[in-house]
Amino acid sequence: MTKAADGGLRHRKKALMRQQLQQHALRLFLSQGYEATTVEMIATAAGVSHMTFFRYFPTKEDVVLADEYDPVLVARLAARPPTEPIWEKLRHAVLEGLAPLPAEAYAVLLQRTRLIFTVPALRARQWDQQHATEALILAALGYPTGERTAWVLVAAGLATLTTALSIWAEQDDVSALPNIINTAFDALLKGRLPYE
Amino acid sequence: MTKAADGGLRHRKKALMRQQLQQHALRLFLSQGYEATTVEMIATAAGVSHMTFFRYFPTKEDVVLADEYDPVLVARLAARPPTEPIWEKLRHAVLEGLAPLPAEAYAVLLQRTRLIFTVPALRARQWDQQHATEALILAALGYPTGERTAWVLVAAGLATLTTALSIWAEQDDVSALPNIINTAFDALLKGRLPYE
DNA sequence: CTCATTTTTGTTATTCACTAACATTTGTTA
DNA sequence: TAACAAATGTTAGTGAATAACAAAAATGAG
Repeated sequence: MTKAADGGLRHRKKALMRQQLQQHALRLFLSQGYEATTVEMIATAAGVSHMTFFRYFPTKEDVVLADEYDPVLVARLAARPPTEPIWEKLRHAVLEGLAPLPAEAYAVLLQRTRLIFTVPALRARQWDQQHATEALILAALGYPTGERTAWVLVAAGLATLTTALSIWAEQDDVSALPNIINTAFDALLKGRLPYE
Repeated sequence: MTKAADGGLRHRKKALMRQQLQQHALRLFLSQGYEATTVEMIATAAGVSHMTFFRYFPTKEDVVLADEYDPVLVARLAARPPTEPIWEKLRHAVLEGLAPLPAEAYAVLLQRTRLIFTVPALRARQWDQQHATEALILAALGYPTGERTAWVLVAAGLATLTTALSIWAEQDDVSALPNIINTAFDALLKGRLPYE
């Protein structure tokens, strides 16, 4: 039987290669621009052929967009008190997921976020990914897919979150993200501009 | 002086060609699928070369996504009573823009909407376009770009609208759109799931 | 350790979206 | 009808993505 546990050499090499590709890609994108960097260049920088690149990432975009935050968010959401309103669940789940990150991670995340919001191809794919998470979140909250009211609320909540990210990307305080998120959700809850 | 008014033969031919390209594209996409249809095929069907296609539409996606609804929406938004809350302005501006459309237009719009939500490349670009309209809407409402509270509210409102479109695309009543939009905005205004 | 098996990688060729340069046709104006 | 401007065709090229097959590396068994 062929069953190399997680510690197998193969597994380690794969994880390493994936990381290498991502790091070289990000470095090249930031220094020369996204379009000016070909997949060939990234692969060569990582010491492999372009085919290997595409075996790790289905598209050039995915090398930037691949992230591991969704499962964390889902777990946190499910752990929130059931009576809490959706938007509060979302707000706090995100903040809780962000809190344990080391300061350095924020800097990288900000760089990545700026890149994504700057490059049209990345931006478009990012929106699409985000809407794909809607289904995940609805499931995590225990709503059947198709529950329209909950769907609308989750979509609005996610839009708020993205707007917060967008605002974060446009200013220079790396540590401002939690505050921005809170302000954004406060605005959503008031929701009555111009009056009141 | 070269000044062929709107009625010039050139203008008419250009408008016609644009329409031809869009119609053939939509027809081919619906019958054979989006990816299975090449730009070459569309161009040939319209009796031109692929270069001409790209002179009318910058990308293959744009031949589906190009629409003329944004200016209408902006005009309606600006005409709403200033004291009305943002989400109500948005809801009614959209409904007013939709009302004068002939029944046939709805059928076409539904087809197009389904295509967009089905094809990943179109979906992604659509989200991106939508977020681009945020700026337009903010301007139409008289908020300076960067007004964060209004930004959040507009983003949430647009997300609601898109969710309504998504729901519309997944059912079979062509005439249900206004009702779905109303229900979606009602949900947004309640915004307090699970309790209250 | 060695050999057969499985997984991963490289090579090569191909498709398709999209761009650039230049020649050609077609509408417009005098 | 001649001169000009705008739209189109032709051709060649780049780069992302896929497919098919050959080569190399890791794994497990004996």
